[in-house]
Amino acid sequence: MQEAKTIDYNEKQVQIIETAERLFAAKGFEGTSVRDIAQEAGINIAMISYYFGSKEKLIEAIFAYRISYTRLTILNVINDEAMSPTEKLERIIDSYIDKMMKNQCFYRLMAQERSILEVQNISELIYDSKARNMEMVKKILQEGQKKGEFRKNIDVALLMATMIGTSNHFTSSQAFYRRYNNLKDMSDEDFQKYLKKKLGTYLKTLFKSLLTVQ
Amino acid sequence: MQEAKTIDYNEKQVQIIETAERLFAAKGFEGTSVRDIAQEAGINIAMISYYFGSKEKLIEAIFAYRISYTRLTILNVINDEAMSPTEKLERIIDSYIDKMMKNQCFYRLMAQERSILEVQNISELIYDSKARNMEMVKKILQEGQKKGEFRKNIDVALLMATMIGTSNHFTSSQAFYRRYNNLKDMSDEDFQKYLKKKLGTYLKTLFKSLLTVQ
Amino acid sequence: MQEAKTIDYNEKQVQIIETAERLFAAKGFEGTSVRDIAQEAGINIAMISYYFGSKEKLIEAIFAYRISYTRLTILNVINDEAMSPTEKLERIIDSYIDKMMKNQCFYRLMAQERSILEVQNISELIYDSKARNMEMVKKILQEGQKKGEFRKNIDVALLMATMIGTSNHFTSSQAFYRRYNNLKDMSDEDFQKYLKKKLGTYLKTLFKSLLTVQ
Amino acid sequence: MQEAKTIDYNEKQVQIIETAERLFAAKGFEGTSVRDIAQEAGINIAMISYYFGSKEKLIEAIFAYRISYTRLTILNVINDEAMSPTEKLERIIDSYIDKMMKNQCFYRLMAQERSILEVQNISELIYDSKARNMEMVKKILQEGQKKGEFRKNIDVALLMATMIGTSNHFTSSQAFYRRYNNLKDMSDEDFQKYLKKKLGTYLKTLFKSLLTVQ
DNA sequence: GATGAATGAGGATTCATTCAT
DNA sequence: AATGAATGAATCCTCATTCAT
Repeated sequence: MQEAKTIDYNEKQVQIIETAERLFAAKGFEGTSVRDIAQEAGINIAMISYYFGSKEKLIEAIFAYRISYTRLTILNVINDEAMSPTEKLERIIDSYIDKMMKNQCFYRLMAQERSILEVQNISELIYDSKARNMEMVKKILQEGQKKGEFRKNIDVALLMATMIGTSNHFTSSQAFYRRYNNLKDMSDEDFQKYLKKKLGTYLKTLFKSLLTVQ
Repeated sequence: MQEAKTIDYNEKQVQIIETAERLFAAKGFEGTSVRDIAQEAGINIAMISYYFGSKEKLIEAIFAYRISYTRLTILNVINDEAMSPTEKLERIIDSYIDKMMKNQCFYRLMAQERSILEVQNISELIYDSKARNMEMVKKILQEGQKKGEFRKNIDVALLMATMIGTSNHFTSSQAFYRRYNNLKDMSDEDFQKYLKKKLGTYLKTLFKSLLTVQ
Repeated sequence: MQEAKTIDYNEKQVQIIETAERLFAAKGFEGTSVRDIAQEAGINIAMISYYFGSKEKLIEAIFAYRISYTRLTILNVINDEAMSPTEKLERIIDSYIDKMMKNQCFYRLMAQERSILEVQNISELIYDSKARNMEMVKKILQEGQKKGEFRKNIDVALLMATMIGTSNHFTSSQAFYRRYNNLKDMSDEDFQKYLKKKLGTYLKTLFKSLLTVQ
Repeated sequence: MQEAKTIDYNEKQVQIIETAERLFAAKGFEGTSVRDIAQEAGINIAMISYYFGSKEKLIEAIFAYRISYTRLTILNVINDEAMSPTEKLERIIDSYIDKMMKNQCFYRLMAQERSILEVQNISELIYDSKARNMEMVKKILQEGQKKGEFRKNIDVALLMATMIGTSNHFTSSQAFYRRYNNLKDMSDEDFQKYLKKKLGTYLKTLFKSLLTVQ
C-alpha cells in the first residue's frame, strides 16, 4: 500500500521531488531553502507547501518515494534455483552498485540527513527494508554454508556494511580518486562506468576471498 | 605550520569547537544556530564571530583542528622495522577504528558536511592527509608483495574505502544493529566496546583474506 | 430594499453566512481564514469568493443579513395602544435580551469588529437602525412623561447604552459570573435561562427606579 | 511582584507596547501586522520578537502591563471612614470612567480580543482583578445596607456590568452620539470632557435611583 | 578583551483570490 | 454553476553578524 501512495505523484510533484533530492544532496536539508527548490524546479514557492504540506514532509516524501520504489528489486534473486550462492551474492552486489550509482543523490542524502532517519515513518521504512535485505542475504549465506561453499562465522551486518560502506565511501570520494589517479581527462560518463566496473570487480573479489573455504 | 594555529586555541575556543562539533554532528551545520552553540557552551553569542570570524570559519576551524591533530598518529607505524606488513596493517586498522570511535562526532561531520569539504583550505588539508595515508599504505602493501606475503593487483584506494566505509557505515547504523540483534540491555559503554572489537576482528580477517597469497 | 437582497440567499449561502458568523465571533475576522470557513461549512474554498466576492464582502453580508432581519421586530410595540409606557419599555427590554441571547455570535461580532462598522454600507445600516430605535424609545419616554409616569431629563442614548451595554457585558463575562458564583454544575441550557431571567428582572427594576417619578 | 515586572520595561519597550495597543485597538490583533507596529513605532521589525518573544507574547505583555498598572487604584476608597457608602460608590464611578477614558485603546482591546483573555496568565490576572473589585463593591453595598442607606437584593455583578457596560458602550458609540446629537462642531477635547461629565452624572443618578431606599 | 543591544536579510508558511475547466 | 489547481503577496519569526561600549 506504500506503493500506491508512491504512484499517484503527478508530473510536477515528481519534478519537485527530484529537484529537491538533488539540492538536499548537494547542500543539505537545512542548507537548501524552499526558494532554491522552487526556483530550480521552475515552480511557485507556495507549491511545495501546497503539494507536500511542508519542507519536512517533502523530504519524508522523497525517502518514502525512493525506498518503496526500490524495495522489490532484490527479492527475486533468492528464488532463482539455478544460481549458486556465490552467483546470487554477485548479483546482489551488482544490483546494489547499480542502484547506488543511478541514485547517487538519494544515497548521499541517506548518508547525510541523520535527523530525517529518526522520523518515525521513515525510520520504520528503512528498518524494514534493511532487515528484509539482511534476512535475504543471511539465507544465501546459510545456503552457501550448507553446500560447503562458504565459510562459517560470518556476521551478515558487517558483510553488508562492507558492501554498502565501501560503495558509498568510494563513490563519495570519487573527486579524490580522480585527482589522485590523474584521471581528469576522462569524460564524466566514462569515469562513472570505470568506477562502477572497478568497484564491482573489487567487491566480488573481496566477498569471494572472505567467504570461500580454502 | 597548520599545527601552530592549532596550538594557540585558548580554553574557551576549544570549548566552543567541541560544543559546535557535537551540535553540528547531531543537527547539521545549517541546522545548528550560533545561538544554540553559545547557549550550550555557556558563552556569549558574539564570541563566535569574535573568536572565529564567522560560523563558517568556525567549522573550518573544527576541521583544521581535528585533521591536523590526528595527522601524526599513523606516521610512525611504517618506520618500525620489527613489524611485518600484516602487523602494520592490523595496527593501522586498530588505529583508525580507535580514532573513529573516539571522535564519532567529527567523523559524522566529515560524512555529512560535504560542502565544507569543498572549502579550499579544508579540501587541501584533507587531500594531503588522505594522499599521505594512501602512500603509506601503498608502501606497506608493496613491502608485503615484495616479501611474497600479499597478493598483487590491489587498489589501495578501494582497500582504504573498505576500511573507512565499513567502519563508518557500521558505526552510523549502530542503532539498527542494536535493534536487529536485540542488544537493548547492554550498557552504552559495553556496546561501544563490543562494536569496536567486532569491527576490528572483522576488518583484520577481511584484509587477510583479501591480501594473503594462498 | 435591503430586504430584497436578504431574501434571495440560497441554502448554501446561508450556511456559509452562519458558519462564518460563528467563526468570526470566536476567532475574529482576521483570525478566521476562508479555509476555516470552507472546511467547517463543508464547501469549496472558492465558493466564498464566488458567492460573496471576497472575505470582506462576506462579513458585510453577515451584518446586512442580521441587521435587516431584526429591524422589524420592535416597530410594532409602539403602536399597541393598550400598553402603558412602562409595559412598552419592559417589552423592549425582553425583546432585546431575547434577540441578543439568541444571536450571541452576531452581537459579539458587532462588539468586536469595529473596522467593519466603518464600512459605508454597514455604517449607514447601523446608524439607521440605531436612530430608529432611539426615536421609538424617545417617543415612549415622552408618552410616559406626558402621562406623568416618567421623570424628565432622561438622555435616551444613555438609557439605551445601559440596556445594551449591561446586557453585552453581562453576557460576555458569563464565564466569570459562573466561576465567581460557583455555578459550574448547572447545565449550559439552564445557565443561559438563568442569565436571561436575572438580566431581564434586573434591567426592568433598574429602568423603573430611574424613570419612575417618586 | 507583578509590578516589578512592569517597571523594568525600558523606553523602547514601552513605546512598542503603546503603539501596539493603539493599533490592536484600531485594527484588531490579527489585523495588525508586526510590520505595522514596527513602522509606526519607528523601530526594527525584529525588535518585537527580540524584546517580547513573539507577537502573542507582546499582547500578553500589554495586558499584564495595563492590568497590573491599574490594580491598586481603587483599593484605598473603601478604607476612608469619613466617606458615606454613596460617596464611595460615586468615587468608584468617577475613578472607573476616568481610567477608561484615559485608556480607551486598552479598554477597547479588552472588549475585542476575547481569545487573549483565555490565555492562562492573563485570564487569572483579569479574574483576580475583577473578583477583587467585586468584593470591594460588595462590602460598600453591605455597609450601605447596614446603615439603611441602600436597598437589599442587589446583584453586585449586575451592578458592575451596568457601570462597565454602559461606559464601554457609550464610549464606543461616541461617533454615533456625536452625529445623532449634531455635535460635529465641538472640538475633540471638549467632546471627550462632555461625554465624561454626562456619563458620570448619569451613572451616579442611576445608581442612586436603584440603590436608595424610598 | 568581551558583550549586550540591535538589525537587515532571509527563513518557511499561509493567505485570499483567480482562472481554466 | 461550481471547483480544483495554482499563485503572488504577505505573514511571523530566526538568522548571523555588527557595533558601541
